[in-house]
Amino acid sequence: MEQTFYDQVFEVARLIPKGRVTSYGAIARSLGSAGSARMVGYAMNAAGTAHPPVPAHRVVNSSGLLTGKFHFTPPELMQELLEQEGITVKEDKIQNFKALFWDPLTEL
DNA sequence: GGCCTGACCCAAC
DNA sequence: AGTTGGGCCAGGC
Repeated sequence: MEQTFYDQVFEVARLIPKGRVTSYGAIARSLGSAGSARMVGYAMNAAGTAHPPVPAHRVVNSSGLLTGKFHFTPPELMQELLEQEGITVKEDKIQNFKALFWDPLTEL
């Protein structure tokens, strides 16, 4: 079972605790592929087709901005899911992002 | 087998 | 302090 970079990203994304968020770069670094943050986001592109489903809504950019919200269906779903977990989102930005930030390198 | 794309990040101006 | 540009890796056609 050679799990590709995508699968590794999915695993880490699934490990994100409820009510917490992480960044693409953090996941990329945790996988040892620092610098390929783009790949992480691209991998999330298949998150909707991944099994089990990946909580991509818990993954944002380093600024706490919901960059990929436009890729959700509907786009507002991402913010809705985050709010459901107790996360405050305003203007597509996670409030208190630093406190809610979950670093796979530190927490894992 | 080669070229293009992509939900990003960081450094420099 | 805000904006611009380049770099990075892997998948798809």
